[in-house]
Amino acid sequence: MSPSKQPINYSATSAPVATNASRSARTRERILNVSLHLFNALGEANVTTGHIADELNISPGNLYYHFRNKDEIIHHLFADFEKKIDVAPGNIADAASAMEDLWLYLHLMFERIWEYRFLYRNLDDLLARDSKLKSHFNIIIGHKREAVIAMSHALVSVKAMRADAPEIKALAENVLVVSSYWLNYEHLRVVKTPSRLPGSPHHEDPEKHLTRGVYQVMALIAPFLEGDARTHLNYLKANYLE
Amino acid sequence: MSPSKQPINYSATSAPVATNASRSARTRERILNVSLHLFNALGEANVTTGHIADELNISPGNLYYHFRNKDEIIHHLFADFEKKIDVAPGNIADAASAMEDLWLYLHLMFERIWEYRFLYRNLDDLLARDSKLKSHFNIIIGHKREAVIAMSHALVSVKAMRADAPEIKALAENVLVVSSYWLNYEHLRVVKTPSRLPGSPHHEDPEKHLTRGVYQVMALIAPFLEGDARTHLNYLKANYLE
DNA sequence: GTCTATATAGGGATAGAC
DNA sequence: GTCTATCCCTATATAGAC
Repeated sequence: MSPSKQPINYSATSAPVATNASRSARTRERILNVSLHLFNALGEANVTTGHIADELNISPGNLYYHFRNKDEIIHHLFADFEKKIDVAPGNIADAASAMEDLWLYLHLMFERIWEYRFLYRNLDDLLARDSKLKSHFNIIIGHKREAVIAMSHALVSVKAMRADAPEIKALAENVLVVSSYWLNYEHLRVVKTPSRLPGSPHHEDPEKHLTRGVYQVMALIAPFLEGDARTHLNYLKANYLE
Repeated sequence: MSPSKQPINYSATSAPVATNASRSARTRERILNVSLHLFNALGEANVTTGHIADELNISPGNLYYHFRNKDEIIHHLFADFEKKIDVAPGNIADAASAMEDLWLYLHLMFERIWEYRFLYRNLDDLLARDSKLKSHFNIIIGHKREAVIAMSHALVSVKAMRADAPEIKALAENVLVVSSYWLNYEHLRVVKTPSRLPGSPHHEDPEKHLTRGVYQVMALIAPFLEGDARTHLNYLKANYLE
């Protein structure tokens, strides 16, 4: 609640130069960075422009000099997310390396979602408020769906997977649901730490959540696999069982 | 946006009696009913006590005579949900009837979640705001998890399913994720109807969403099934393919 | 670019008359 | 039980000085 006396350095650049122009650019960046942190930590709806300004020790007026309104901040953060999330998994070579690639790809996706997890926490309100965001998000989802379907068919064609088209379609939807909502689901269980020293960082241990998410998605795919792919996947999964 | 001139009759009782006592009880019920409708339609965060009072053509003061605050309304709705959702699936007899039972059980669950879907739309904020709600929700989830695990082991013991303990555990988590978030996920795609006549009911066609949800959950379970159970499940699924 | 001060609006909630 | 009137608080956003 009370603003930290020694705020965390949210600036992305490590060697700031003190010209006015660069200071402006830095403030703009700092607003985006601290907004992302606060949105993720507290939920976008619970973070006011005042909180953001407080955390940066700047005035609300200054914040509104850099951004017309709160939605514009969200828009910029979403655009960053969209750029980072839009990568496709590699093509299938052999079954074993396909599983390794898939594992790494999923981990990369979960890292991005974690980085912008505030978007997923109340997707519904966020997208309802802004139809542009909604259509962009649907495009992202569409790409992911196609990627899963293409990968599955590729695995089928090299006899690493056995599944017909309807099964693959249903699998793809389930992969998207679990990927999109796993972090939310895990968060339901988290009990809030009762007290925290001002200025101390949040201990969230993200890596654990990400790995569990990857594991759950792999568990969706595993039962359709055959031969080497299945063996190799089980090997990968075994390393991550608690 | 503009309040309907001929509001929908949200009262649960069909033959109201005009005594003061029963009128009070009816108003209380009507507040709960209209709150549920508005929360589901617009999202709890977007519905004010003023909206609720408007829709019922009562004063804000009157609303606050019946409920201390908005959270108390939410609490009552949650309690109703908790009562309705807490049923367990039947025991396993033979493989074929087990699939039928499972299908019906899932449909029942999705009906309840649909009825109180506002709870799931921003679960995170709702549970963060109120730790009592959070612990109750975790109890519900825990029961469901146990039910899925018990059912799976029962299916394994009658040779209708092949899966080891870690697979069953992962399956149970995925069943919960997909069940909890399927309606949210589908809603992401819905394009808002541009205009709606005041007072006209929302056309959401719930049945379609529920059936698709059940289908997706069955698709999670299907690859682990064997013999009659698998055959019968495929038969059930085939009837619901679009 | 940044600040202080302030306008504006909306929502939650209460007091007191009827 | 219900209404009207109102208070209070918080959040967004702007104006104008520095």
